[in-house]
Amino acid sequence: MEPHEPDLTAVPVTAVLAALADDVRLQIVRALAEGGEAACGSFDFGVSKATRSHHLKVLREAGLTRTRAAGTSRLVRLRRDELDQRYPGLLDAVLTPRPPA
Amino acid sequence: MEPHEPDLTAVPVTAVLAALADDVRLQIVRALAEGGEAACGSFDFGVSKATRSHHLKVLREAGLTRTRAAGTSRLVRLRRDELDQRYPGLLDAVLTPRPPA
DNA sequence: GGTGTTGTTCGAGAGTTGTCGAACAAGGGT
DNA sequence: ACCCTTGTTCGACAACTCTCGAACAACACC
Repeated sequence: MEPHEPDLTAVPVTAVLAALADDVRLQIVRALAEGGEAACGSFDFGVSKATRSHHLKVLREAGLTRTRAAGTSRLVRLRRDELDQRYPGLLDAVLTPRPPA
Repeated sequence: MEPHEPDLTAVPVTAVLAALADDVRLQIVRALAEGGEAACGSFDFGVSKATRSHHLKVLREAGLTRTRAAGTSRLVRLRRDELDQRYPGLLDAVLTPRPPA
């Protein structure tokens, strides 16, 4: 079961947007944008590990993250450079905290 | 049944992203970004008028568009300025045509 | 008033998605 | 070898979404 990390040119923009259009996944992406590489287990946002694994898979298959094994853990990181190159401004616009008013 | 066009501060970013994460809706938004105000009926992207009406409702309720009546038609326009202010770079990133490679 | 155009709303159906617990797989430690 | 930790995968279930045709509403025009 290889990671299946697609080339960004092969991912439709709607798939990228759909991947970001979920609260849990957006929190994961925010954490990755701030903290760099992180283990899957470090994202405890009130969902089970099965659900977390599901969300990380969605992010990976939408081209947003890369995953590599490290012992019993898996380290996930954001494909920031590639994304900024293909969708300049998107991550910034989405990750910047919004003033509530 | 008033239009229900929310204040942008009341719409979670995930709702905006979800609204954009559909092919038909993205085509509508692209058309609006290029052509300015347009009647609902001008968006013929191979879906029935019921489906079109549904998508326009999703866009409106996500804060992406405003609608006003004009005779028997309804004119739709993109809330470009507001969106650019709250999510700078988002629309540009999403609407710019992507090189396939 | 009647007719036609333009949209919306109402089910309904098929498909997708988010969530979970349980079972499984792969490593590390003792 | 054994166990514990870390993740993935497998159903399953509820909720949502996209789609449609049909019925309805609003307006213009003859």
